[in-house]
Amino acid sequence: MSELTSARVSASTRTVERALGLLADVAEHDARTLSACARSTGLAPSTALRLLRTLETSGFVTRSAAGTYRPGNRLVRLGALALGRQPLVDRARPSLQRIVDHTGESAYLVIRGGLDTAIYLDMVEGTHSIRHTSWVGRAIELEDLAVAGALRGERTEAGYLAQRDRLEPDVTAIAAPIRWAGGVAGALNLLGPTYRIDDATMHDYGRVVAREAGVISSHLAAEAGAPAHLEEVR
Amino acid sequence: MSELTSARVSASTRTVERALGLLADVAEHDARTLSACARSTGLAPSTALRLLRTLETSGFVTRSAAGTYRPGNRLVRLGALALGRQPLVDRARPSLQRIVDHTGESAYLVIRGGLDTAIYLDMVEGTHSIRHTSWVGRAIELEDLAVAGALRGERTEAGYLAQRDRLEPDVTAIAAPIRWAGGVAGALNLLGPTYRIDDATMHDYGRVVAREAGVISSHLAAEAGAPAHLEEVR
DNA sequence: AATACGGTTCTATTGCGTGGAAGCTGAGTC
DNA sequence: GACTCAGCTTCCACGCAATAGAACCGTATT
Repeated sequence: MSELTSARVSASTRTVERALGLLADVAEHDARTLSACARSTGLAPSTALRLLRTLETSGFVTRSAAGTYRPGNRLVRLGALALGRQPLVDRARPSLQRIVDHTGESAYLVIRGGLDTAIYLDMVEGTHSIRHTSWVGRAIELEDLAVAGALRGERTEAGYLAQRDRLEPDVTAIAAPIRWAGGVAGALNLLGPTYRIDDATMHDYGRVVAREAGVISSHLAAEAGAPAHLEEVR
Repeated sequence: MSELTSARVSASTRTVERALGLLADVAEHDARTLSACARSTGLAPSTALRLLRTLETSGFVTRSAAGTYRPGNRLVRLGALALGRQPLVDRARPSLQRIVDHTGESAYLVIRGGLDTAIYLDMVEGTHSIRHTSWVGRAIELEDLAVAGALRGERTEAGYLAQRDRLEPDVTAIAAPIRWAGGVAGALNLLGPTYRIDDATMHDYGRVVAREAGVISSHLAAEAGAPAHLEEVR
């Protein structure tokens, strides 16, 4: 029965899955070449070409004169639409900005992705010349990162979670959960070079991050309706 | 032979096109129901269901407990990625903010979409209680709108284009082109209710919009590299 | 010149996408 | 409760169209 179900479970069209895989591949690696797409998705070049052409005529990818593929206007548009439907982005922007104003480090808005992933949804870039570069759109495995704890709603009594050199060496992360109706809507996450953040400043920054996460939380609480991406909870 | 060529011309997989159509449909109308998707895309319900399931297992759409479809995490993620690759978004944000600070009206960043469409990429929302509501992600036909002229690089000697009650009644639009290397990278667009914008304020706002477009233009000129979505021009 | 590699076109094969039919559920109506 | 209707779902036989390999071309690389 196991194989029967596993065969049955598919309920999914191979062609479309492959095309979506290609779309993701192009979106993740800018200026991708056909053969690179074919290799990384495990498709025959001719198949990849045909599917990419389909994506191209549909406007989801563009092909430059050099022959490389990049995200197309249609994807950008749908992305803007989907992001516009994420109410957290608007709510969090001022807080991200205030964190940057206070700390000079890059500040991110993070939400849950699948089961064990987090998505970096938005950022305000830090002002130091050495700073964390953009991770917007990146998805990471949660594992036991600071931001993972925050997304699970954990907090120290200080209101934030911090971790040094965990995800990447020399990067210190400070995270705090954005709460909503008993659940967690997302998290704020500050990322900066470890050498610039000693224990005292870490605590200082942590309090700022925690405070801003609290600000957003109370905004959410004051509003009717649920953040779209939490709807399924009800 | 006519049917032979028309069959040949496709060079495009029907299945994928249909799936992408469904994806766009879901992204455009939030909380879409299966039958609505099937109807608006002209698919048999069973076909639409199977394709939507594929999109669902791939994470491009989510299905709520109520059975309605909405943009999934994967789409949000790819959207954030694609938008992050649009250098204009970062560059334009401060200008949009300054326009809103000065005018109180909603300000948009617009880029060319396909041949005759424009995409509302980003916005900063106005502060008046009656204001233009979000169009982020929306695509419009260019026709002879103010923003269309701006995207073609047209300018009056005052540096901006304005139009009353054209796209929608009671909406006044003020637009100015963001120039780059002899081409047009995009446009800034202010939208507000006509009753609040008489000729004098229109001119005042127009100067602000034109100035900010100029600021972005000179930033672009000062940088190496091209905005990604203009690459094909070279 | 020789080689290798990426891109493209073409085509026979058959895998699989398709849509109609038929159950199923739940909501609305009398 | 009985009836109806609409939306959702499953199933399946049919036949279209997606597939991958072979062959060809243009372009770097040595």
